[in-house]
Amino acid sequence: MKPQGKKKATIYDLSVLSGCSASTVSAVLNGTWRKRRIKESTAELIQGLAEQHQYTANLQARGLRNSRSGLVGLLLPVHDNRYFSSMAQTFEAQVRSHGKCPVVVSASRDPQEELATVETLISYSIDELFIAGATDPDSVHGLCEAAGIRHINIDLPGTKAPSVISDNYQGARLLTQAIIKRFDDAASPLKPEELFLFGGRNDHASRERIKGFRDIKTELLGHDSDACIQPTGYSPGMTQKAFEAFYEREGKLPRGLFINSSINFEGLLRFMAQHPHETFADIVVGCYDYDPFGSFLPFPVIMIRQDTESMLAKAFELIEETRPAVKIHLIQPELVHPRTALKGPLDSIRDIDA
Amino acid sequence: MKPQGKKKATIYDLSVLSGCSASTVSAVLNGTWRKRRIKESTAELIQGLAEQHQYTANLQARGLRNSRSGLVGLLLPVHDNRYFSSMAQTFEAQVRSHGKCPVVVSASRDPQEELATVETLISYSIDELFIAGATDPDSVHGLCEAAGIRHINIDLPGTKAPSVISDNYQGARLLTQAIIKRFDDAASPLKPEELFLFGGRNDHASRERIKGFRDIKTELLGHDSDACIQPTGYSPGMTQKAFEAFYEREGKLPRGLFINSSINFEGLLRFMAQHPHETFADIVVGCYDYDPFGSFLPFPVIMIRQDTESMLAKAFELIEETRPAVKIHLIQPELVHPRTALKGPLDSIRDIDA
DNA sequence: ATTATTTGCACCATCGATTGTGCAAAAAAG
DNA sequence: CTTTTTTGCACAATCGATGGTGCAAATAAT
Repeated sequence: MKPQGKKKATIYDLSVLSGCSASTVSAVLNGTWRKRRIKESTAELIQGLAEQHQYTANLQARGLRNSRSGLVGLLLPVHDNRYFSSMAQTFEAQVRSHGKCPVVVSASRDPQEELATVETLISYSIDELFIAGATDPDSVHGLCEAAGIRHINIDLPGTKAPSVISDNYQGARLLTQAIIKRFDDAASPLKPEELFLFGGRNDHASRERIKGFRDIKTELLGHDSDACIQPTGYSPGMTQKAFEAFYEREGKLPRGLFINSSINFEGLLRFMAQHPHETFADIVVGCYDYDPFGSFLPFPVIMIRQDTESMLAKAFELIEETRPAVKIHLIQPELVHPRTALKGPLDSIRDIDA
Repeated sequence: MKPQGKKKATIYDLSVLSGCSASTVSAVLNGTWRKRRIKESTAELIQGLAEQHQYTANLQARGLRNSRSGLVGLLLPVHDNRYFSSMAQTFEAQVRSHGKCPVVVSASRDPQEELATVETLISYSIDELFIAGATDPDSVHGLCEAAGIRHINIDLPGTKAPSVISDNYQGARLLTQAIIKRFDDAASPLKPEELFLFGGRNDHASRERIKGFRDIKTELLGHDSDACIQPTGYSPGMTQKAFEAFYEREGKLPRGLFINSSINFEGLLRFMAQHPHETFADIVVGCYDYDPFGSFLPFPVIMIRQDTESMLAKAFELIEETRPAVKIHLIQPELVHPRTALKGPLDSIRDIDA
C-alpha cells in the first residue's frame, strides 16, 4: 500500500522529503525547472518522489496564484436534447485536445440563472467561456468583460462579443422548401394555409427561422398568413397544448409542419400519443434540429442538423485571437432527409469490447 | 457606469473603502458576522459597498482555505444520449437545490480518461462525486478515498462504495416479457431462435440484463441459445455491423429484438437506413433505455425508462450519510409501451414566452 | 592565484479568503 | 470612581503554488 493515508501530498511535503526548497519542487513539477536552472538529477529525484507519493497539484492554489484555472466553460440552456448534448460532447473533445479541462453547465434558459452561473464560473477563474443559447448574451458579456474573461456566443448571437451561430435563415429556407417539395406528387397540392410553423419564441434564432420560413413559403406557395406562425416557447408542454388547441379548432393537423426545435417536436409526440395514427397519417414534418430517432418516425421527417463541430471549431479559433472582431459568423446547417442516421460525436470514441 | 474597470473587487478593496479590516469584511460577506459580534451598522455598510462594487468572492481562494469548493461533480461516460443527458439535467437541478454548484464531465468510457478526469476534479477540491457508468468504479473509488472525497456509484456498481443502480435484471425481465407478449396474437408464434439480444459488453449492467433476458425467455419460450446474445459494445457503428452481419447471414432480422441501450439502437437505425422498410416491417424492438422519439418509430418499440430522478435522490441521501453502507441499492425501472411521450426533467423548467 | 561567470538553488512575497486569538473601548456592575 | 463584563473589531497565520530576486559554490577565464 502506498502512503495514501489521509491528506494529499503538497510541494511542502516533497520539499521536506527531497531536502529541496518548495520553490524548487514547484519548478520541477510544473515543468519550468530548466528555465530555473535546476540540476537534472534533482529534478529526477523530485519527480520520483512525486510519483511515489502520488502528488498532484492543488489546482485551486495554482489558480489562485496565476488567476487562471485551466477550466473552459460551456454554458448551455439545457442538457436534455440531442442538439445540446452533442454540442457538449464535441466541446469536451475539443477542450481536452487543447489540454484544458471542460466544464459544462446549464442555466435553464433563465436570465437570472445564467448570470448567477456565470458569476460562479468567473469566481473559479475560468479561463474561457462559450455561451450557448443564452437568453441574454450581452449581460453575460458584461460579466465576462469586467472579469477579463474571453468569451464567445454560440447558437444565439450577442452584440458585444463575437458570435458563431448557424445560418438559421438559410436553414429555415432549406427546410421549408424541402417540406413543400414533399407534396409535389401528392394527390392534392399543399395550400398555404396547410403549412404551419410551431415552436420557438422571440429570440434571434426563431426570428430568423420564421423569416426564412415565410419568405420561401410566400415564394413557393404564393402566400403566408400570420396565423400560420405559432411560437409556443421552448417547452414540450406548451407545444403540445398548441397542437391540441389547433386540433380542437380544425379537427386535424396541418399537413405541413415546420417545428422549431426538437424540444417542440416532443410536444408533437405528446399530442400524437393522445390521438390515433390516422390523425396525422399524411403529415410532413420539418424539424429544425436533428435527432436520429426523430428521423425514422412513421411519417416523413426532414431535419436540419446544425453543425456543432464547425461551430465550436470556429469558436475556438476566434477565442484564441487576441482581439476578435465583434461579428456574427454563420455556419451552414445541413438538411437531413427522412430515415437518415448520421454519425455523431460518439463515433469518435473508441469502444473496447468485453 | 459602475467601477467595473478591470479587476474584481476583493475583501481588501472593501476593507480600505470601509475602513474595516479584511477579516471583518470577510465575516460580513460570508454571513458569519453575527457570531463574530460585528455591529449591524458596519455589516450594512460593508454589504452596501460590496453591492456597489459588485463584489463576488473568489471561490478558488475560499476553496483553498477551507479545502472545499462547493462543487459537486457528475462523471458521465458520454453526454450524447437521452439517458445520460437527462441524468445530467436532473443532477444539476438537485445539486442547485442543495445550494451547490454542479459540474458535469464525461470520460468516454475510457478507464484512463476516467482516472485522469477524477484526479483533476479532486485537484479542484470537489466536495462530492457522483460516478455514473464508470468502467472501473473501484479505481475511481481509490482516488476519492485517498483524497477523502465522498462519492457514490450510479448506474454501474462498484464493490467499495455505495452504489445506486437500476434493477437491470428485473427491467430486462419486464422488457423481454413485453416483447414476447407482443407476439401473442401474431400469425405465427415467436420461436426462441427469433428473439435476440444485441449490444452491451461485459459490464455489470449488461450481464444482469442478459441474465434477465435469458431467464424469462427460457421460461416463456422454452429455450435460449448463446447464439442469441450478441454483445457489440456500446457503439452505434459496431452494432450496425452486427446487424449487417446477421442480415447477410440470415436474409432478415430476428422478429424480436432486445437492444441493450439507446446507443445500440442507433446502430439499428443505421442498418435501417440501408435497407427497405420491408426488411423489418414486422419486428418488435425492446430497448433498455427510453428515448421519446424512439418510442414512436414505425414498428412497436417497447422501452425501459430508468428512473434517474429516484436514483439521484437516493444517491444524494446516501452521500449525505456519514458512513453509508457499501451496498447496492436497486431502483426499479419502468416499462414504457410503444408510442409514449413521457415527461422529463425539462418539464420542470419554467418557460417564458416572448 | 585572482577575478569573472555560470550554475544551482533558497528565500520570500503574493494570490484572496478564513479563523483563532487578543485587546481596546464601551457598558454594566459594584 | 473602580472593577468586571460585554462589545466590536484588528492581527496574523494559513491554505498550496508561483516566480522574482539574491546569493553562495562551482567553474572558467586571465
